[in-house]
Amino acid sequence: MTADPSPPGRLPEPPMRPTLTREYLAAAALALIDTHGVRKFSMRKLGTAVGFDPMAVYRYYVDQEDLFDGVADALFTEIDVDTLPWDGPWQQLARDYCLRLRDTLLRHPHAVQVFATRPVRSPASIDTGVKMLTKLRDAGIPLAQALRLFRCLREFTIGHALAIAMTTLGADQRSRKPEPDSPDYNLLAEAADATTPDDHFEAGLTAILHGFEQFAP
Amino acid sequence: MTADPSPPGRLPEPPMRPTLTREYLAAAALALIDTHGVRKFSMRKLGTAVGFDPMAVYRYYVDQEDLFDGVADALFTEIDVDTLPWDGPWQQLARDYCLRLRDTLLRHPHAVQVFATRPVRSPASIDTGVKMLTKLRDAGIPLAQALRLFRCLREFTIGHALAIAMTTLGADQRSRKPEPDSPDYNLLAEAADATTPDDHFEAGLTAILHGFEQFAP
DNA sequence: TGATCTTGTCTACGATGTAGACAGAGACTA
DNA sequence: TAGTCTCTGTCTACATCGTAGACAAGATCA
Repeated sequence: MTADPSPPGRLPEPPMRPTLTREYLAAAALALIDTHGVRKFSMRKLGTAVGFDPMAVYRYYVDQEDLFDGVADALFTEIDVDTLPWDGPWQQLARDYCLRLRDTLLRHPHAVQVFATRPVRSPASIDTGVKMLTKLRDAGIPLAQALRLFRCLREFTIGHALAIAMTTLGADQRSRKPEPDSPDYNLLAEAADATTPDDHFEAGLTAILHGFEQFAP
Repeated sequence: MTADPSPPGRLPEPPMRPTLTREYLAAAALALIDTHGVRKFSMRKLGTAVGFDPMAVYRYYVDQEDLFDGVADALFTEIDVDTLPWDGPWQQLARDYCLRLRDTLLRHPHAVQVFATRPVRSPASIDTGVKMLTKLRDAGIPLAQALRLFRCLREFTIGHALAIAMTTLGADQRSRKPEPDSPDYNLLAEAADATTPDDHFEAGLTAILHGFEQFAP
């Protein structure tokens, strides 16, 4: 095996490597977190994973905190809020928003906590908030109530996604659900057998939406 | 300044130092997290903070993960579920449980994420779950619906506490709310002025409880 | 008494977050 | 065109971290 031959006078295809950008790094960080978990993630591994110097990341993010903000942004972008049914009834819009948010987060169980543990501050998510509030206000809901509804939905959805993600990730680790004939079989286990881990989400959503319907005559 | 003199024949009061226990270490860890944040916490600092060898903690907890489970347990204990109104109507019980949980978590803003990012597995919290389900079932709610309600409430409450904690902690850092006469003053800011950061919690709770009332005839 | 267990100490290793100096390439300016 | 500046990636360095493992002194038990 000799060095790969190339026509004389023409340089061989240089190995393509992407220019680093904040977005690319955030996406790569998300991928890394997806496969190995946040706990195993490190700034150096990210730099190495994208084929650069371990320290290269610091040219684009001042901090790990800063980078994680970027990861949260990437997750928010993945929700693709633009394709939500903005022209339909507000109930449908709000419900779909929550379902999308949940599905997106659950596609990245290891990253849910990164998203959940920082305040909303990206322009994209603020824009979405404004759009949603506008929609709700135009439907006749007083502005203050609209914000309350929005907050309830977001907190419930994120809390739900976090709980599901943590449960599925920690499942193989410790405590197993007791079998029906075991002495430890309690009400909780019995109830768990009569539900799925997430079929309460729809019920909760409906309840919250219904609770605020009194404000939209 | 000479060595401290003490009556001959009697040993000087030895500096009292507590025997280490899992509970004591968990409480100390919680205190450290409260004052400096999870990010700054370390196993070694905990050992040092309680006046022992930096490595001493590993005699009681195999892992940082394990220790954080302990911290979550300590938080759950602080809820003091035994003094909840177990004999009153289920709505009152469920509501009070959520309020207690929220208040407890918000007393430890830095630790909320430790609690929120692990599945429920402590015997104490399972017992509480069983007690709560029993209560709901005895009130006539079908078991499966009772579990759904319980999950909705827990996820909403934890999601809420997490959101509030993250917002108050990140508040002084970056983005400030735009002033009413600034060009950036948008619907969101206007709505935020008409609410408090947490007055939607009661509304959400009520909505969820009301949504499940159909099952308790 | 001697053996074993418990509990705290100490050392050691590889990894981590981050600061700061450095270097090459391209863009801009005189 | 020569010189300078800026942008981006590289490299070294440092304090700290999580954790493994050997060790030792006291408590417990035979």
